[in-house]
Amino acid sequence: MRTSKRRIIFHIDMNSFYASVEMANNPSLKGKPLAIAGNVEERKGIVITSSYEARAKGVKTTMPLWQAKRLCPELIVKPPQFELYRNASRTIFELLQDYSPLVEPVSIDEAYLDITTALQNQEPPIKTAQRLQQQLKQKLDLPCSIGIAPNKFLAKMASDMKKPMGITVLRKREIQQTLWPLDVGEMHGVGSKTKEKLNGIGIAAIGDLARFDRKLIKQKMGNIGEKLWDRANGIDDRAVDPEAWSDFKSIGSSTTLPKDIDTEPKLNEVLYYLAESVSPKLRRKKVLTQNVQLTIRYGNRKTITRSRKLDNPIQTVEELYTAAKFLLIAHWDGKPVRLLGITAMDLVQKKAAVKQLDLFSYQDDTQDEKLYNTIEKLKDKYGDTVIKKGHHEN
DNA sequence: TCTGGGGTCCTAGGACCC
DNA sequence: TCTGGGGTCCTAGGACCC
Repeated sequence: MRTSKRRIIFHIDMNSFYASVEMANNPSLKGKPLAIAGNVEERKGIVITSSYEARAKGVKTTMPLWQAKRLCPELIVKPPQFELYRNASRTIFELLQDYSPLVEPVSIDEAYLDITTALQNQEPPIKTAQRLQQQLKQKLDLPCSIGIAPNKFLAKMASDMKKPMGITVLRKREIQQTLWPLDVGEMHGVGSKTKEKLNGIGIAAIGDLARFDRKLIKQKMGNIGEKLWDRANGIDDRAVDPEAWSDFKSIGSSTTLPKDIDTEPKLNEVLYYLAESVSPKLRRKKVLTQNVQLTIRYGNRKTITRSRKLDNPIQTVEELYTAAKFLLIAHWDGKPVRLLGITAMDLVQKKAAVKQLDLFSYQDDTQDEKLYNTIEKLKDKYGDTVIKKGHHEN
């Protein structure tokens, strides 16, 4: 759905969400430097989120914990409690529904809200935003920033401008003043690689991009360049889509191992554990997968993905494990592994899947045969030993 | 002393078909 | 004699976001 009608879009961004939820849950943490981080002993000790008090000392997301503690020795560190955050998130989105049915959650702590029609000129948008912000603070004890703009991109940029507990209105006629002076790397959608590229053609600020020749930027940067040019000029007609959240594309699970592993039986154990994690997620969402992807990150951090389309949709632990194991046998080069992951892609609704299963069940043999042929080829390539290791548990 | 885990979207090349 | 072009599917990788 596209619209040329003038719209009023909110972007709601919860401030340091995980840390704030912890504080709401345990008020004695308030006002203290707090970091949510994984286990150092298991090499997962990096900062996931930190409170503003910690940020003031230079603590940043993805920073190794030892580094964070060096910057902020009094840092309080808590392991993540994702159930807690998910519950808070659910409550927030429910509350947003009261303001407009057009709520599009974009992550656990962020949402777009189209309040164009919901507002009906009853009150100025900024008043609505203030009510919303106050309600989230009072009911859940959680701070947020809100951006108000005529489209998603500008609303997103606006919510970033005042933190925590800010409300920012960004009108299109104001972008030269407020948006264009910002570094182009601040743009949503511009990461380090794109920033480098843009800098390389003389674009440093968002305004430089906005004033660049549109044809030329397409020539130099491809489609992404054109899209960014539009955004920089305040053009973005993407609709707020409440359904976007429900049609997810993939479900996965991965883990960085406490130590690098270089034996196949141990890797298989990890795969089984991952399959046990992915399978219930599929079941809960009532979907099956027709394409399983294995992720291997080696000790040197080189990461590869290998996937295979399946003839029949699958869901159980054993099925996922088997599919992942074959991918491992086929593609693991024997070097130490740092991380393993299984991702279920090409998801199909269970109802549709059952129909397909009936239709194609005769292909069961074909699939087994294909796997058998793969193994034979691998034997030719690597000899017997690699293959035998893969069957240790049979 | 480094760098998690959950995702989305886009691109590009090769296979295959007409 | 030796050469086409379009479309779709599949796989792998990269960039980005929270």
